[in-house]
Amino acid sequence: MSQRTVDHASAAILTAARELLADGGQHALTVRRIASAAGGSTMNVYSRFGGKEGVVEALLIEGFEQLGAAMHAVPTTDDTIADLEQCSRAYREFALTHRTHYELMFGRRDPGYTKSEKAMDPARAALGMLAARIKRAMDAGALRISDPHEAATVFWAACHGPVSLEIEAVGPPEADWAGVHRHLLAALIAGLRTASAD
Amino acid sequence: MSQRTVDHASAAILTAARELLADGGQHALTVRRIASAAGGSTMNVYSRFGGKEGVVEALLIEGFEQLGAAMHAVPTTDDTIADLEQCSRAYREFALTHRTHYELMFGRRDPGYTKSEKAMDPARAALGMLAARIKRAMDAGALRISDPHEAATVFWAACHGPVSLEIEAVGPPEADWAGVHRHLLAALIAGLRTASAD
DNA sequence: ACGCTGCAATAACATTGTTATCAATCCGCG
DNA sequence: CGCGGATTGATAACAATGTTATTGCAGCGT
Repeated sequence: MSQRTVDHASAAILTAARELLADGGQHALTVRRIASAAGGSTMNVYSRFGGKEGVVEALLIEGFEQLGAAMHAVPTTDDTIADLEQCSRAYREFALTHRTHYELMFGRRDPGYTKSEKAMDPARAALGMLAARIKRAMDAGALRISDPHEAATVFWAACHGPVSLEIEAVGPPEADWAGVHRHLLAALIAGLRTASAD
Repeated sequence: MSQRTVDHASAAILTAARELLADGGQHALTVRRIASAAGGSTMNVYSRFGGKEGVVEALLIEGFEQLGAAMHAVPTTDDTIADLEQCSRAYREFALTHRTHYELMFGRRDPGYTKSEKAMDPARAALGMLAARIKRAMDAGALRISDPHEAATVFWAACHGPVSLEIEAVGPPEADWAGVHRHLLAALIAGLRTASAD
């Protein structure tokens, strides 16, 4: 039973942390609250995750996996450009649906905590999937040929820019962020069609 | 002397906070450290700035003013498009030169701290200046006519996207972020030239 | 059955933001 | 010129945080 109990306790901690983050934002993620919500004690968090950062990293991995899955769920059709637009919409929708999670993934976590390589793996996978879709569009003649991986990074940055400003509430609140997102993506795709990338 | 002392003490606190932020990042900004570096005691921070958030807000205002000034310093020439590209380069340069400051401005500050309106004024001013430059390009026929203010927001988001990913170290570190920045801006401008914004 | 091992819960510690207490200093007025 | 009140700044106290140490308890082997 010990093994199942370990798994169960870890899962409880993780779901507690997930809910805490979703409900109260990043600053509600305290070790004591996580442990108490999970029904255990603070030591559980340290023995199983090595501290708060371990839990955060697990949530990070979850987040990037979900983000990748959301874009992966977009059906692949003959209209490769429309597929990309759908991906950008899925990106924005994920970010707005999981605002606090997105903040955790892309905002600064205070200490000198450098994201581990393992946490970046799902992010890389999502980027690779975007690159594949972009390559498809290039092969189909819908986009000008260039490095798909770099184009995917540009695509990601184009999605992240408006979403980040919207979530961090930097710009004027009355801004039409959906419109900004749409316009930037439209301009990017138009640019990728015609302009040289270099 | 009291008035001059007040000003001097406030300035000392601010410069101490500025250096602490620049050197040690956001988590080095503690009230005790600020006060001690400023030569006073913690109460100074509270009597003069109302707490840590007051200092942070002052730094925020400074940051947005500097960012606006950096883009404002770009000379206005006949090549309106090149001017915009220079602005985007100034944006990126400011962000990379003042990484921790940029994080503070655009990352999440943990508590429920909502940026005050006053802190957003310089940001709005910088946005307005961008809009004016974009309108100039539209009037000169270099860009397709659309709402300059919204186009400026899109421009800002296009600058923020790559810079934010680079600073937060989300993507692969080996990515050519300068290239990504350049490509996104080039594509955006190409899109603004030809594509309809809607 | 007894002792050992390992895990978990409680308590302790350092550091943070914040507030309260207290002393000193400075200004106004007699 | 001297003294009282108010303001200001420094020290100390408080709550909350991440982390570590200590303690107790359960289970298992011999």
